[in-house]
Amino acid sequence: MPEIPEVTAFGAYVKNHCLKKVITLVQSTAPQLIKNINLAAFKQILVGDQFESVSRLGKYLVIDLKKSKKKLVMHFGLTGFLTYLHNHENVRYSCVNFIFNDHSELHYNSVRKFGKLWLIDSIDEIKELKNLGTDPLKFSEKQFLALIADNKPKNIKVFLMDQTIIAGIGNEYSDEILFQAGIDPRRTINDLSVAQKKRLFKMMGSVLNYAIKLRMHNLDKIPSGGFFSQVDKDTFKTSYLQAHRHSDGKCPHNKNHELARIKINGRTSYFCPIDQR
DNA sequence: ACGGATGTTATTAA
DNA sequence: ATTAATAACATCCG
Repeated sequence: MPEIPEVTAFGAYVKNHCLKKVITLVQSTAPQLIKNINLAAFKQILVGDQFESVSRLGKYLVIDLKKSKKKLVMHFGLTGFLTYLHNHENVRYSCVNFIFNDHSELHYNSVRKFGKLWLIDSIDEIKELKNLGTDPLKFSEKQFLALIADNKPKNIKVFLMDQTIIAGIGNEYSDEILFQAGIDPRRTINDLSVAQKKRLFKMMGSVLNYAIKLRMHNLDKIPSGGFFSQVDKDTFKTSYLQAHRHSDGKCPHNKNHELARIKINGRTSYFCPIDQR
């Protein structure tokens, strides 16, 4: 699920714990996740180097390295997350482990191993990064309306999740944004009124900012066996769809409204057929 | 036991 | 030219 709020939190987590420490060892039990370089070269560049700064591009985390001036890029796929430890322990689902000179460690973990890592000189080396759309938190309403003004029958949920248009929104947050905006996920962009588009823009910002606040507040509660979803029930307001995205889920606005579950673009989508039109 | 799962891409179809 | 549908990637969970 790592979308903008989660990747933002992962970035802050790395910043809090890992900057300026010298990497002494890199281990990997799943080197196939490292995409543009072999494991030996990956290790050779990283060992002796330091994480200098951290930023986020869409769902990608970018870590600038001090000595080599290269960038360590991480994408978390479906199930990726990070764990920082002060001493060595076995970490379930660990794929790549960065060990620092104070014996602390940063693990990149993934259950289903759909994530990717790169070590590059420039983001232009990764096609998906180069083609990334605008960050939804940096949009002005005017820019958003211009993008969505397109007179195409493109599905609205597919639009929100299209990384080349808007960078960083995935299945869960697109459902949440559409729910908060009261828009049926089966609608197409040419079919929405200007008022609906404006509401969508507003909710996109407020949903993401609210989720970022929650994630940042729970940085060190990243569960060792999974990731954020395990704490979602307790952290998200019940007026959010997030806590109700399961079979038998009820609309947070009205318990008599059963949530519908359909596939859009191959992805499971939950919505309230009564409140979302 | 088998279907489904939070992401992305390539391929094929419409 | 565009959009939609499907499979593939690897693995765990209910």
